[in-house]
Amino acid sequence: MRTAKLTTDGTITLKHVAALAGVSPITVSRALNKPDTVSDKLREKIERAVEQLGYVQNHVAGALASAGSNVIPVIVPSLSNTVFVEVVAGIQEIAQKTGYQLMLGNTDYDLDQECALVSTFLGWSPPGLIIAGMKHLERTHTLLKRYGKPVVEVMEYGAHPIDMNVGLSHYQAGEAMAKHLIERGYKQIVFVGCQLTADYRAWQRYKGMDRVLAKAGLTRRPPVALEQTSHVQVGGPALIDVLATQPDVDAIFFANDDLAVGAILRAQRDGIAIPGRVAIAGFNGLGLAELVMPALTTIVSPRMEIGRIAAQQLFDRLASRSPRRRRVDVSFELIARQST
Amino acid sequence: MRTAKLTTDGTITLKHVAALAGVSPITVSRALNKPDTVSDKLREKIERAVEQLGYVQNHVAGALASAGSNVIPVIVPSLSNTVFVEVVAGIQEIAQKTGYQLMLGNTDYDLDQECALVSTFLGWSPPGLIIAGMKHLERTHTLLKRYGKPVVEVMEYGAHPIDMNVGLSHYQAGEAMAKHLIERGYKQIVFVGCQLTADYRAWQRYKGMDRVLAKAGLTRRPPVALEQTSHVQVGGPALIDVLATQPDVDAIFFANDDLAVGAILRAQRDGIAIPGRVAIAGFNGLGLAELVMPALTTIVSPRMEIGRIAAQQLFDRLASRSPRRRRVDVSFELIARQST
DNA sequence: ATGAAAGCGCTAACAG
DNA sequence: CTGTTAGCGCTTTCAT
Repeated sequence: MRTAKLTTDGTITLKHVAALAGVSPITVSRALNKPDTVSDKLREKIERAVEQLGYVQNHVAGALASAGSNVIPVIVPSLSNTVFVEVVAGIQEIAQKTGYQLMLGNTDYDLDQECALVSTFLGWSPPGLIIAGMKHLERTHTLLKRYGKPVVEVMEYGAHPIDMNVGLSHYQAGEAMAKHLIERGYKQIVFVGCQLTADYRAWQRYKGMDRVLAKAGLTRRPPVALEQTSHVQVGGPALIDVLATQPDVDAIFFANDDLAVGAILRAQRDGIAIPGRVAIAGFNGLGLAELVMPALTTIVSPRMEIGRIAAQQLFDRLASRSPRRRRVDVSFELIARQST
Repeated sequence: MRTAKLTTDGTITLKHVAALAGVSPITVSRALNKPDTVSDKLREKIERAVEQLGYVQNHVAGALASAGSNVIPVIVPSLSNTVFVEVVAGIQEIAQKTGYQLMLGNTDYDLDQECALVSTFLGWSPPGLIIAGMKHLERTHTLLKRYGKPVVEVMEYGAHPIDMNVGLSHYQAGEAMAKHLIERGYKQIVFVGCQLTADYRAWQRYKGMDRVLAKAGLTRRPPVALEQTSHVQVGGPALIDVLATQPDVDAIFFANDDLAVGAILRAQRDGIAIPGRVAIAGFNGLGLAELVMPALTTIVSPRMEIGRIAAQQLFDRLASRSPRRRRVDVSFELIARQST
């Protein structure tokens, strides 16, 4: 009732502003959207009218009439994982500065859900879209291709982006860590991660590691794939479990720093020598990694930077400046500390 | 050029689907939005047409015609702070399940920015809105009131919500921690936080603590307000600094667990006895808090739950079920561990 | 620099 | 259960 009344007669539209200012609606529209195309006198009058009526622009109508909005969908697989949040934060930073809004979608690592989200989001006539990952359903691909506007795939760096791509090679990251561990003399290396089927980037790191192990002629162990969602709490029990079931293991490459930090903290508590009894490595480069004892060897990925670059690429294209490069490998840095 | 072409003639609309299915556009609309109001036969035919043409609903047009969208704006002061992200995740969980989309805004702890965001977001005719905090500009208040649809203010629990409110009293949380510290015999207690002017909830915790200190006749110290953004990295240096400049301090109440964990990790490294030399307490109840040594005394706030409840309240109202309560105090739990 | 007319794609309201 | 008519509030032409 109340809402109905509001939308029926309470709403203040361009017309009302126009009437009060004594101009035509289109002039008000211009004054609001392209201020310099309207004379100072009228603009001031209009601004006063807007203020007086408390007019709020209806972006829905605007988007329909101009067949485009300033809302950028951002699709990520999870919000419980810091990593994606940081990417979103990076995008946000640039987007908000440039006057764009973000619409947030969460796939829960489910490609069908992802496809549904893409479809819904495209219905909002966004000027572009940012999506985590390069592995999508065929249908998602088709939707995005046909859509024909800038799309940035982030997190991974891969060969055949739909449009633009900003990320790093997780496969190479895995290789790098394996090489590092081998250099330090470890021979019985195992990969531990959570939900490895869904989190295929972690899987890629495993594969990278596995390849190096194979080439070096070292024991190739199947990855330890935990069912739970990745949490700092999970690392400790995982460490204990690996040590019990595979006592000959001398190094663990955890899928991420949360797990690795959890393991180190537990080792400390239980008096397990790191790296004496077993070496521990992580991935991400969280701030925490350098604070624990021993400090954690890890691979730093520039998450927020990925977000910033992705957004920048997108906006460059929207401003019809062509982006620097269609594909950006932000790379990574292995930081060797005391835990290995 | 390419995009222009796409939007000019490449776009597939309801009409096209209707034509192909041999029905009127409104029937297609109904088949898509209220499937049970259309006969099975037609619905199937329509679905096939949709599939065949790869039709994507235009939500902008839908929202304009029906004067309402299913996009819920969520406004938070920061994305770098886990706490808000968890609330957003909670909201997301419920929203996505219910078929709503989130539009994310970040105020950077700036009330003017907040007002601008509210104004923009209202232009998208959202059915409701969720915003962190209860401290807004007068103008923001007016906008939200006049808007007349469900609004949920989250994080704090306060006396005069615009509409609905889900959160906890940070003042009481501060009191609780002060009482705990006093009970354990600490007498020289100081509060340490980052950006205390912007993060007024942390300030409220300080005030709560200060009040209890005053009542107990203990030394009241000004809070240590650090300039940097709150990070686990900041905790260590802060600890060292406090110990150097206020050597008589015997307990530190950090504004959050990140800082407190950073301090504990540093203490461990430097051989500072916790709680022997100084006791340390935090706020939030991060998973990490129980893993460090000594385990951290902290106050657990149900962040994700706040998000879930807020979303639930909102959707209850949208379904014209009136929400259970207009104001929900989710409360908090003090967990005393070894660090105090 | 300003205005008039037309329509974006969809759905509310009513009719059948 | 299905269709017709009208219009959401704005912006895009195209004039002036």
